[in-house]
Amino acid sequence: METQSPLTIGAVAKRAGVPIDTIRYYEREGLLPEPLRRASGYRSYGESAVAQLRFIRRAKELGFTLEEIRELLALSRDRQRGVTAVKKRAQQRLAAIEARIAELQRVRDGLVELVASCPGHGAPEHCPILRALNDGERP
Amino acid sequence: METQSPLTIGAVAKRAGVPIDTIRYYEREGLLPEPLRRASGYRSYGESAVAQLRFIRRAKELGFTLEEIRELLALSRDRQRGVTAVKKRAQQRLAAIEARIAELQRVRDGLVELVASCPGHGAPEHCPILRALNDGERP
DNA sequence: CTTGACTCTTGACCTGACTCAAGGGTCTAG
DNA sequence: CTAGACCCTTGAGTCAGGTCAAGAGTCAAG
Repeated sequence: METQSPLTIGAVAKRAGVPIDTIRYYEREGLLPEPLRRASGYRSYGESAVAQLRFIRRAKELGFTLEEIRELLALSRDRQRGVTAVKKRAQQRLAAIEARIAELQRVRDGLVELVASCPGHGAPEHCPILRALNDGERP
Repeated sequence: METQSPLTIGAVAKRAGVPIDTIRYYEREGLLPEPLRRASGYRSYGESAVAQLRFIRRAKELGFTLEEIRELLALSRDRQRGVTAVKKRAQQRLAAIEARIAELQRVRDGLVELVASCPGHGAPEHCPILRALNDGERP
């Protein structure tokens, strides 16, 4: 473990793969702690800020909202109930994703059927896609 | 087929299961034709408006955006290329949905693995969920 | 010292699909 | 005729998650 030299916001942004404005936005939104400041007012970060931003990025990829991520970060600092609660949140997220997948599969099946039943030519009135959307009513 | 008595916007809203404000919004956005007006300025609709709103509702359930629905409605009025183009759009929508499902399944698999590997207790540093999110970095 | 890259704050703007408020006119049952 | 439900327009606000611009100050290389 070496001493970590302080980083500017630009350096953090580059390392974490996140735009500068987004970092300041996360700070405003309470997802990142307020960093130290140089005499000039420049933000001064350590490596942990980069780690935290990567945490946020990964959690976003897993479909967590910023609100949920804020909570995960808080939980990860709670030595008592942290792990239990984090696991529970992950399970909830998993259930939500599985529900979303099931919903999309229903939609997909509906579309597959429609596409299969449409010859792709002829009058609009005979197009099963348009008929299904209109459900027996002609505009 | 009986004569259709004119409907107020409220009656149309009730029949189509859509809020009044949304109907006016769709009109502004070009998804619904401008209706006739009574002398008082009240909008006066026929049954076709209800049908068109149901069309929009179904298409939205299939994941089409309002922009895409606007196009579908235009295509459904085109007797030449209408059906072919509509089928093509439906196929594109299908492909997009399948891509989204695949993406969500990747995410799901990632979460399943994390949840399975977490004992649900112990120190945050040993929680595989937090560790995976942090990816080897401690905040 | 200068130049150009970087950073600061405040506050406005963006997307998509609505949703609501204010201030007014209209319609209909009793 | 009146009360209450309905309708009109315009314009603003909502949500999430940023993104950008203006105007000013700072830092590092040459």
